[in-house]
Amino acid sequence: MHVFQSPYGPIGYAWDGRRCHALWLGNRTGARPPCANPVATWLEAYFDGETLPLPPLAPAHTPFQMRLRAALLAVPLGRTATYGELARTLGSSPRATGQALGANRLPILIPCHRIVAKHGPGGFAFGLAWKRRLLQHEKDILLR
DNA sequence: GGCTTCCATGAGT
DNA sequence: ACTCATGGAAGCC
Repeated sequence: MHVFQSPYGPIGYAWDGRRCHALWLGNRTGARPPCANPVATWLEAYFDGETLPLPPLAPAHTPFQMRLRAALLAVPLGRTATYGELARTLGSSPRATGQALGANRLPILIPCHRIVAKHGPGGFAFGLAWKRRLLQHEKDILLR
């Protein structure tokens, strides 16, 4: 487990030397100091407003999660989609999609924060404050 | 228009 | 069986 100090607070992640298995927002015990690895490199670029190819990630657990990942990665930086839209492209239902998003172990890397409810912000596993900051950050990037 | 209910829905546990 | 990070319709003011 490692920690990356983002402008919005610490971000922890599990990097085993080959792949990233999980990433979480906020503090968590047992984390080691930062070290150089593809995840840290990617995060640093992201918060600088740059986009790099994704680091190697642990595979999704279910076929649906794999399709969900692909659909999420198709949403461009700074843009949002609704649960309903995403559900339609997946042939699923909005509610099931929301639950699957909450099970995403790799937030930011897999941009689940770009999915919002039709009339509101929707939810976010690590708190809406993070979601708002991430979306604002991406909006700022587009303006530069 | 802005509420408030109700319920179909599908993935995960 | 039960839980949802929803959406939509229907009813009401």
